[in-house]
Amino acid sequence: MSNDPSSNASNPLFQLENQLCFPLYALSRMITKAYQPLLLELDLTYPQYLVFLLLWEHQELTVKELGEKLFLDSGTLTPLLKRLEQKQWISRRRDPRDERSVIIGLLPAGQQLQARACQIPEEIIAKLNMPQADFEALRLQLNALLIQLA
Amino acid sequence: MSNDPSSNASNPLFQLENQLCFPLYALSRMITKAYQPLLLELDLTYPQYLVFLLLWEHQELTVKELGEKLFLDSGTLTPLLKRLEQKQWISRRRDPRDERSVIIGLLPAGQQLQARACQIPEEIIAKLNMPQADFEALRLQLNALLIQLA
DNA sequence: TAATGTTTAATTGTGTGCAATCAAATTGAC
DNA sequence: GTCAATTTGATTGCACACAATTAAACATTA
Repeated sequence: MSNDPSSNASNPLFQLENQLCFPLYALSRMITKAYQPLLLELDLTYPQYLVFLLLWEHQELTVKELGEKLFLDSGTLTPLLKRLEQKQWISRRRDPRDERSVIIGLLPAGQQLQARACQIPEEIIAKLNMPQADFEALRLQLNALLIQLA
Repeated sequence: MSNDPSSNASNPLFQLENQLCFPLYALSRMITKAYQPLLLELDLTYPQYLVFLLLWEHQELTVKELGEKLFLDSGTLTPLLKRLEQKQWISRRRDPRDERSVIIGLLPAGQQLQARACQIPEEIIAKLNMPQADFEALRLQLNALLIQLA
């Protein structure tokens, strides 16, 4: 009854499994959820964790640089960074050489978070339980696509 | 100066490019953004579009079934579905045989949306500009991982 | 049938994402 | 130097996501 031949319901391109976007969307949320219990111990959300990965590596970055690396704009980053500033984990100050820029720096408490976070990557890999080769192959493909589309 | 040997900043597992989660997270948002201008013409968001993909195929689904297929809970779906109901695109009614369930059905305007949406899959593939073989390979890998983790 | 437990949506609260707009600072052409 | 254009963050408003709680309906079992 529901198979009206004039409808595109049976168009295979319309089925979730045949799209690239849906598994990407669903997997992204599932993996973020896999991080959640580990990050809860650090009182961090997943996007906040990404900001710290960058700050632990670079010590200081402007909002613009964070946005470029994470593909996020200031409408997302500003409130997120203000929450981290309130916890005294990061500092926010204008660049004296260009007052339009805001430099984000690590405060001691934020620096110390790293010690507690350092096991997370291994724990996630263990949790996902993927063969190392599959993990690597997928990672390379996704990174290549990311760079191509960026 | 920033290379304190006691820090894990140089731990390669801590770098964005070496993680699986980050490209997944960034790609998911980038591809959703690629849909946005196409969906704007239909006055749909990306998650709303996913709901319609399922409804066009199945005509009727409960909130629970939608949630299982999309990996979303009622806290996300209920307000989304109420917005679609307000536009008279879908109907929401209790299942008389089990009053706990809410059945989501297509209204005529929602059914007709499909005609305008049917070119979207092809347009997205064209927009992403990926070789068909790469697209297929990645799709299969992501779906396999999704099923494994679900 | 009465008590208990389970299933299902809805609600509430917090935190992203992102488009659109605004405002301040800087840069460039003249 | 001055005006216009550009850069950069901040703000606002809307729509997810999701944890946690609540409430109603159903199922089970004594």
